[in-house]
Amino acid sequence: MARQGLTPDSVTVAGAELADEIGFDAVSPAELARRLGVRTASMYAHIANAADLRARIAALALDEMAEQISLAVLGRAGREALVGMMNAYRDYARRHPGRFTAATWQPGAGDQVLAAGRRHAELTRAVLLGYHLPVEAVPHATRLLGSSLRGFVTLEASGSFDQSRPAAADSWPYVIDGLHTLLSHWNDTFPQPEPEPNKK
Amino acid sequence: MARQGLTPDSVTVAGAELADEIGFDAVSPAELARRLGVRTASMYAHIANAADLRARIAALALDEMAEQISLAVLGRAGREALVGMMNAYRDYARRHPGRFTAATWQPGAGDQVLAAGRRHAELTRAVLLGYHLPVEAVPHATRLLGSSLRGFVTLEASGSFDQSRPAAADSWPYVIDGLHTLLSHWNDTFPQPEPEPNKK
DNA sequence: TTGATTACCTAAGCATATTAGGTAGGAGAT
DNA sequence: ATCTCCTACCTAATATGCTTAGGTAATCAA
Repeated sequence: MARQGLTPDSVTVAGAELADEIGFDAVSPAELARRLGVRTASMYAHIANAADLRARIAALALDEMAEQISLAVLGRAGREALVGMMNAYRDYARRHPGRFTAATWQPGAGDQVLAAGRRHAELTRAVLLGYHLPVEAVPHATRLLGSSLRGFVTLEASGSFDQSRPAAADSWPYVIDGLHTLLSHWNDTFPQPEPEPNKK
Repeated sequence: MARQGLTPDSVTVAGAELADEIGFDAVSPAELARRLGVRTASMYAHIANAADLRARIAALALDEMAEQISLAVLGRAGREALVGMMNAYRDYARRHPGRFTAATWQPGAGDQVLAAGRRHAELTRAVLLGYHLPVEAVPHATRLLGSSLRGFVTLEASGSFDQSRPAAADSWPYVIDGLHTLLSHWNDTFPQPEPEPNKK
């Protein structure tokens, strides 16, 4: 038997590809071993266990996403940066559904995942820079942006929008422009001093 | 051995409680049987298989959520209805993390889940009624609202906001008011005829 | 009490996760 | 070339989970 020459990294990449094909939840040491033409037990030379395999794929996906978003934001500012970031995020999810699921999966996030999470937060903050928000508003705007983005893309990917007309893609511009408008008029929407915008 | 008097419904309820305690992903026929003081094989008298158990819990959660949201929206309109709905959704997720995970879980949604999904869409449309949006805008607004809501609550529940200050709860009013503002000024943000608001 | 129903059980087959210890493929040194 | 070491991969074995088939006894209707 010729050796496959597997390494932790190559196994992780293969796992990511497998996730895109059969779904992240279906990825397991056994399934991946089958795919790689190797016995299940041999996987344990490269990964610690099933959870570790999944965590590695998640970290890989998070890094790839951050990379794509970086490229899309580079050299842009304001609305262009926002559009670039949002589209990069959505495109990645559409191109790599399994990896995207992995990236949005957290149960017991390790250091790798936490670091990638911070990188994403950094990118979002960079995009928001172009909207000149008051400093205290940045965390809130980051979360609002992140929530809408992740929510839409997750729902679209899971097929939740398939039941209704028009196509999900037609609603995407509304999400982008809605966010852009909100960020552009932040101070009008949320009056400055001690913002306690919600009563009841 | 005294009988437990289990039924498909009581098993589903027990499964939902278990999900809130140990996480939806950890719920299985074996684990639930342990909890109920019954042999694993005995579960198959009440459920078809593991996927069926999970689907039942998901349907239960979806129904409970719709119920809570109905109560929160009843007799209210406009901003009050929006706030009621969003808070009901978020509160349910915080009170029942396992059930919430189940409700946002879809892989191969059955009839039950699809019906519940429609009920949720109905409720959202009802809330949007108070904003007097142009008819063509309703699906888009529904998705925008749904995305932000689900995105924020999911991220909050998964602990993604725990790493940064201020507390996640402090950002919640911004999500509510941001959505409210957007819905209130829909026609300003998205000019009427043939809305093709996003270019590049 | 009898009879029927059915909630629960034991037994068994098969798949996966994981560990322990063996074997051989291939790179580098001699 | 051949020796040697490393290690990628293997076989074997245990534990556990999912699922089906076929019994047993608790409960209810008559």
